Amino acid sequence: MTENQPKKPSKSDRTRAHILEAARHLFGEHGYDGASIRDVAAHASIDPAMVIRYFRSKDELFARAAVVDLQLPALRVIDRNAVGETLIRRFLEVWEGPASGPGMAILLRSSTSHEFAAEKLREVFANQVRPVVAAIGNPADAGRRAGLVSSQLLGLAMCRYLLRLPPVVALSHDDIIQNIGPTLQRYAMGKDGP
Amino acid sequence: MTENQPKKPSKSDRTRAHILEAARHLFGEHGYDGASIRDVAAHASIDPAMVIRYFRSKDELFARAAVVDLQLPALRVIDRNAVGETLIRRFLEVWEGPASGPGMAILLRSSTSHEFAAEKLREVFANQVRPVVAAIGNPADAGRRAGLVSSQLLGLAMCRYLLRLPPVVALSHDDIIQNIGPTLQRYAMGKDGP
DNA sequence: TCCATTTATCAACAACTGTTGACTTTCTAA
DNA sequence: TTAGAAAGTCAACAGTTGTTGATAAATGGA
Repeated sequence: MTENQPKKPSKSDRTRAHILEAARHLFGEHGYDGASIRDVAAHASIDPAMVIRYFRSKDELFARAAVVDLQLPALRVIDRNAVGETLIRRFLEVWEGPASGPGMAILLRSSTSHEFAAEKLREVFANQVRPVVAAIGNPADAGRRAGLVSSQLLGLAMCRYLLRLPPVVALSHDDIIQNIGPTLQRYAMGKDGP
Repeated sequence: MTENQPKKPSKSDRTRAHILEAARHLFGEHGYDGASIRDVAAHASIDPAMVIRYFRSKDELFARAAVVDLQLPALRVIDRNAVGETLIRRFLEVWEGPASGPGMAILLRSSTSHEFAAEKLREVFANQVRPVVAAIGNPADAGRRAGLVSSQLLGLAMCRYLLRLPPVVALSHDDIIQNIGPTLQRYAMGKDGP
């Protein structure tokens, strides 16, 4: 009953979008605690009260801002030898591509001190990463393999985008693909030895 | 002039230690923003004013609490084929052993939203991880190799100890050593192919 | 014992936080 | 044009934060 709105380019929707955009930017840059409602309002050139009026609370605003869709490709159909390369290429698109927003940065940056963000990030793992990895190899192993894959990818994201560790920032895309790719390949396929 | 105090088991030193212990525990569990001075004082069964009296400010308290000494072994002397295993074993000691405190947890948890903690963590990388990796392989490569090693280790720490991703928490020490070890070996030695 | 230094407590400050209600402006439809 | 809803502004609330100064209790050597 609240879902069908075929035509509505209304004025308010634009400011609502402005607020959400400012919130995503600031949450992604400074985390949940570091970005106040007043900061968001200032970035959206609007009164702080409007932020609450459009989104009921800061928690709800964060919940709307912390939406992530990794759009991982189905690994079943591609070459089994290119699993690692496929994953790391998609990773770079998610974090550096123009299409994907700062969703992952929002979650990762806030997850260390905000339990809701941590739970959301665990859900991304369970609903988006795990199934993709489970599609290859034996399903009983899926959690372990997906966990290993995530440990490498989240670590790379931490070092390169949040912590900004100079040597990791300096890595070229090719460097990353050639070094991290084989690791992901081994983790995702579940092989122990070299 | 302020360094030589041969005998001083004074009463105040004990409460100072209590405060620091409480601070390390709470900073490691909730991060810089999530742990207030009043929380620290309550955990140390003392008045909040005492926390400021002993350490001049919250920032200084955090600086005292966020001290990390990884005590990594010199990789030059050990078997070059066991570099990865040596690193991951030391990692497990640092994070789960009884001797090492929550130092790394403090830094990692706060680094996402507290610039000082991020800088401290980068210093740990530059002063403790990088030199150890530089001791093997050619030095020109050291930053890149140490960066790759750190990306895997920090990612594992994130998933297992901060985010507490269930499949990563469930990994046994042997599982971790057998899977992460070879990755670190490859990163640290600077080999591309399998 | 007594006095001086250390150790600890208390109340309060200013700044910031999320959130709210009353009010004013702007837009839209009859 | 005008009534009414929508959109936005303002000031203030209650709570928490780091920090400080005055004051009380405890300690320890003479």
